[in-house]
Amino acid sequence: MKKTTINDIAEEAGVSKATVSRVLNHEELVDEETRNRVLDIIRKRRYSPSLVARNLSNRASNTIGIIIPEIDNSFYGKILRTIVNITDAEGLIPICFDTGNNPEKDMKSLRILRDQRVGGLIYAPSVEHGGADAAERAKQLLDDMGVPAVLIDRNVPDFQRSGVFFDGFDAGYRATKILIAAGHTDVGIITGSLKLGIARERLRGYLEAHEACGLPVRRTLIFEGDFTSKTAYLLSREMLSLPERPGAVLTCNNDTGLGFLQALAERKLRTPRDIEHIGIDEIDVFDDLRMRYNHVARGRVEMAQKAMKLLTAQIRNPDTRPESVWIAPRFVLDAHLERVAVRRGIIDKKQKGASRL
Amino acid sequence: MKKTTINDIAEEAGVSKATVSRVLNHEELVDEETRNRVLDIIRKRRYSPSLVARNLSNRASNTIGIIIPEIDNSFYGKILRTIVNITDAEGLIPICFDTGNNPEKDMKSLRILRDQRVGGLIYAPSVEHGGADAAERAKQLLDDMGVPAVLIDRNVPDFQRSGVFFDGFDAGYRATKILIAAGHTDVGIITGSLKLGIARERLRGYLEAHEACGLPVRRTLIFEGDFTSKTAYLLSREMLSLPERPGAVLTCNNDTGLGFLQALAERKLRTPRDIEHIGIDEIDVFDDLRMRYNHVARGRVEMAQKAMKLLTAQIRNPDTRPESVWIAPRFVLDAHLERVAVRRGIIDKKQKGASRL
DNA sequence: AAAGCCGATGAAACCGGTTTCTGTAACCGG
DNA sequence: CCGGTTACAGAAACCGGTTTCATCGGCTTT
Repeated sequence: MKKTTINDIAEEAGVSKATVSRVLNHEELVDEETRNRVLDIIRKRRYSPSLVARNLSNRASNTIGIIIPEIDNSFYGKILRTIVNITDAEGLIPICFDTGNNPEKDMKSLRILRDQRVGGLIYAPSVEHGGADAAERAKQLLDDMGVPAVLIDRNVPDFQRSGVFFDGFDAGYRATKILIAAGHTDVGIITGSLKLGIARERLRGYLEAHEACGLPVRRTLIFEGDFTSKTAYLLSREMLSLPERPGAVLTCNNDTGLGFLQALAERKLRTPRDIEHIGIDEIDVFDDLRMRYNHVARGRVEMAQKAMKLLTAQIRNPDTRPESVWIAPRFVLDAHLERVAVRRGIIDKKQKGASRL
Repeated sequence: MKKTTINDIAEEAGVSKATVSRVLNHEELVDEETRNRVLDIIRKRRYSPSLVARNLSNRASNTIGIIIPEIDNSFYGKILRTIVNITDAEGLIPICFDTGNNPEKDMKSLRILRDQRVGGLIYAPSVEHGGADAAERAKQLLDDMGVPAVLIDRNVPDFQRSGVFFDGFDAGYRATKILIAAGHTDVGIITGSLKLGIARERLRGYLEAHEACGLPVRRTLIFEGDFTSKTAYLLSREMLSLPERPGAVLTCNNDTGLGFLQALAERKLRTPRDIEHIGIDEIDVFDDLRMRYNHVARGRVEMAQKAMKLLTAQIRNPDTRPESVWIAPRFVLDAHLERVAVRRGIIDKKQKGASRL
């Protein structure tokens, strides 16, 4: 059961394959009668040309690669879905990989995409985990590929590539300021692994907010986690059983927030009654459940759209200069915190709002 | 900045491209000295052959297509991630599409995968929505492709393809029986769109459980939704304000469960105190939060693994006969319901257990 | 009527690989 | 010294397309 090829069509129509090709690509160049004869046969045989052969011949590529750490994390899931929908509309074909935050899989995925000769790449690197060496190898591969690439969510400064990032510093800074403005002098934080730039940024925001408010930082309230709910849960337990437990807590991503909430429930504590809390990242279920969840939305859809915009621009014009974009945090807060934040000028009305992105 | 090709290597090494190809694929056929010379140049130039050209030449395909309805739904997200990880290990390259439950996108995706000449396909059809006509066109395309395809999660009987499905009838049947066994004569149900086979199956289980228990079905307690949380929420509100509201409710997928819980919270009702509830599908956050959620797990990872197993078997041996597999429901219940269910022999110890799949 | 042009088509080269077929030189046994 | 292997490598065909270039018949143009 071999696939029909352009030769089969040409033969049956009694023309050369050049003519069939022309019917397919430049129909105006072929006589109407011939064209119809060929088209009839194409329809009859249900012929459809191979994109693989076509791409080879055109030295073009209609595929793009997507490398993300965890497809089933709602943050990346949303990003992936958005990207896939856009590629579709752009006539691009998405090939996607999941690294599980393992830098070796970064390499492996990049190699495959290089061999597959994708025309572009959207990439949320986990190579930072592996240290400078892994990052260097990834950069090397990226350069070898010689195709446009747009980083998303996670920055690797040396890469000198376009990127779309969340402004984690600003998020950490203002979230902390809001908590302080709400009267807390003891704000705890559960971060991700500080090997990751995005985790460091958010922590830096937290630290500088203290400084800006003239408040000393309490080192004992800083817990370095790894962005998983399990670790966050364990750290939160620890934090909540401190002799002087914090009056407010900032968690630095969705899973960390969940771990914290679990520890809270275990201790039969409630927020905001017993402890104030702001999380970074939206958590979709809470939305579905219409549950209040003070958080900083990261604009996932916006990030994905912007990334694709940068990528397609670079694909169309390879000379486009790399450009980095930072997506501003959007604060989704309960009435009390929102009032405080707006009054103190930490956020203005535009930046709040729960519209789900 | 053109990519290095096999010709460049051949030229620089002073050999023919046939020799370079042999170095790459059958190194034993080329003299050690020549081989090393070629290999050195390959390394120096960082050459890596084009899989596209290679596939064309071998009339092979190293890609597989994946079509699912909603990447960012945790059910499909998990499935996709599992599949992507397996393809990776198998040396296959995954191309994935999101249909958003729109049959037109089913068609579009299938056409692209056909043109891309994928070597296989994992497919969760949304064409049932579009009626027999859409299903017929999809089947046609699938046949045209002439490659192995494995349906997942959603069955379209006419397709005569391999498939891995959840035993929704059994889930509905036993879940309902458990609720009845717990003493409820008034079990409500919120289904998905009954245009979908999987929704009908689950409802059928509900109905037959009543019959098996000699209990009349109360038509007013059957609410046809569409598997979205929004609709489920609205229906649940309606259900909860019935003069004689049900003592127990079965919801038929994850989002439906969420919608129900939202309505419950709005009415300040709690489960199981005020109303008993079993949902079909796991909801990951509840797991993260260590929150009790009586549900029927669908074994997402198991489904994906099995699907890939069937697919790779068919790819390796195209004569493999289509085979359909039904994954058994796994009940994750609170102590009370579990005791009831086990005592009545509705589930046995093996089928319970909260191990997260 | 010769020159020039145009529209329609086929032949052939090409994309970047793999593989078959062929040729050559070295090696073997008799 | 000869016929037969064998090891190695190049030429050429092929995969399924696109595109350049050449050909040819018919139609203007002068």
